[in-house]
Amino acid sequence: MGRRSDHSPAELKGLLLDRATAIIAADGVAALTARRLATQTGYSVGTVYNVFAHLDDLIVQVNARTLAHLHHHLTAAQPRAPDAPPDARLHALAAAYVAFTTRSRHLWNALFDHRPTREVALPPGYAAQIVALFALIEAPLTEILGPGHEAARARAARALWAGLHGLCSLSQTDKLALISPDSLDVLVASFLDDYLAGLRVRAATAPDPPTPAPPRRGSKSPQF
Amino acid sequence: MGRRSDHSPAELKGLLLDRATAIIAADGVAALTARRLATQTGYSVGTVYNVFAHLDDLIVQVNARTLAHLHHHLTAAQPRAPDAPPDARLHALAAAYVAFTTRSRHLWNALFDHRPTREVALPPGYAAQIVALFALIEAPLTEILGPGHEAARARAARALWAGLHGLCSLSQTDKLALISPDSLDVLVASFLDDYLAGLRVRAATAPDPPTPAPPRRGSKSPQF
DNA sequence: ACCTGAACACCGTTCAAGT
DNA sequence: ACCTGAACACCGTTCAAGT
Repeated sequence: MGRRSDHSPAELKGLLLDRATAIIAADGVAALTARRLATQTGYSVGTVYNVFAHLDDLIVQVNARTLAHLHHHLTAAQPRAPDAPPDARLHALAAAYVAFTTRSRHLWNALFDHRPTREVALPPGYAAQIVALFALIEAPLTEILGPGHEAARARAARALWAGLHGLCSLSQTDKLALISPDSLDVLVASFLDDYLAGLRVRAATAPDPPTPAPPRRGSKSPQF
Repeated sequence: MGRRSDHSPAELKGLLLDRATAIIAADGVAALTARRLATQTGYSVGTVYNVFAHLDDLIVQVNARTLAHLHHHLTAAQPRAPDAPPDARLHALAAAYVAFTTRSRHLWNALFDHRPTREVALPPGYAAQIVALFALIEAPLTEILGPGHEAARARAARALWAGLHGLCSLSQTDKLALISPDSLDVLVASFLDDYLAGLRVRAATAPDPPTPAPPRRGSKSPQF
């Protein structure tokens, strides 16, 4: 029956993304169906495919939003004192991450459940959002390891990220044989303490080249 | 047309499990379909449901086999010298685990992809198999931490397991932004070294009750 | 230009009917 | 006793047809 309502293209896309997010948050990514989404938004199946190439495309865009929420959540949980010790900041980040995985369980799972079968074009900024999450961890790590040590810092950030992910993900499906459910926080905190202690020992005993040769050409930061 | 072939019930179940394993190994768990499995085994859809309650039941039983294979693979990779240092044994375990996740990628993913929606009865021994995998990690940890320290050892085993899982799982979907694909081994080895160094430091500085009071009643081991 | 909904090729699961 | 396959209620995706 032609134009069903007065949604602009941008509004329609936002409406569909909002509704899709709500469905995933409520019932998990498996419950997100083109027909269900259409019904709940008052449009038809075809319209979903006018806006998104396929369901994977839709899910990836929901995930991009989730990453933004996660980043915001983690940033907000940082200690307000800018000179808080790095260990405290990392503990705050880890605790906030654990809280996010339990509070937004299904949305968080959607980030990792979906294996890219066909080539799903990641929305612009998706990779940058992941880098931004790593940056939250790397800042305190720089204080712990000192300047330089790029390689060690990069490895540590990945190990911490992966350890957190593994602990949260395995505990969700009881694969850690945890005694009490709330001991996840304890486990995460202890993992963090143990790992950081090891980092300090290893940084002291096997130092990387502490300050690499200063960049020769140009004066711009080579970060990007 | 009645009995289609001369398979005993046990043979039929084995045949279906073998075929299902092959399908998952080749194309991932999403490719495992009741109709496809029926076609490839020469039976009808209904027969699949005579043997398994539902697809989740089938998948869980494939997973139980995968756990057994994983355990065998890890055991075989242990250094032959029984007095090999614990760090070397843990490194061998970790390297074997990484190799398993890449060589049996799809089967390994099936272990974690499936969230238990309804209550899927785990096959007998499933939990025991997970405990057996933990035991492989805990033995060397006991040497590192010394006797006692049950709580610390349990936490360390879970942290190591989760860290390994997280590193392998995130690297599969490029979520670690790894530079070169084979640097996963390097990352895992360095994670292990850092974490173990921290464990030693923390065990020395904040000792648990080193030897808990010996069990009072009975003489049986209280392990189970 | 935008939206619809029938159509196609699939699913998981059930169960009356066959041998 | 074992096996079949039609049937039901769903899927993702496409696209001619409508307004």
